[in-house]
Amino acid sequence: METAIVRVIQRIPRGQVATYGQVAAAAGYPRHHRQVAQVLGRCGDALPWHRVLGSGGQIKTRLDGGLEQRFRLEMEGVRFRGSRVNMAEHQSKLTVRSR
DNA sequence: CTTGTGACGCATC
DNA sequence: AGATGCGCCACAA
Repeated sequence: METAIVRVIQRIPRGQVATYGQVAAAAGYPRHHRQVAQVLGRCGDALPWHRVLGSGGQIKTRLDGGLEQRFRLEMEGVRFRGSRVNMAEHQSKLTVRSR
């Protein structure tokens, strides 16, 4: 399961973002948004963690890289609207494909 | 089995 | 916008 979630995150195209709920659903586990958070915390260092946002496109990462995530996204072309991301523009529609 | 934890989500205050 | 409470699910101890 952790693997499935990881794969989904790795599938997020550059310049696009996905929410925890979407990642979990795309991985095949709706309502497991929290596991996504745990996974990121465990091996986020090996993933494009900056593509994962909270609901509405908010940066929930309030640890140490909160600002860094913002910079990274902007660097990829993601446009922000205040403290949020233009979901409608970069919302990556993940597909529930097992593999 | 029980408890605590986790980069959450939503409703409510 | 921020804090709080409840719900949700998996995993580690």
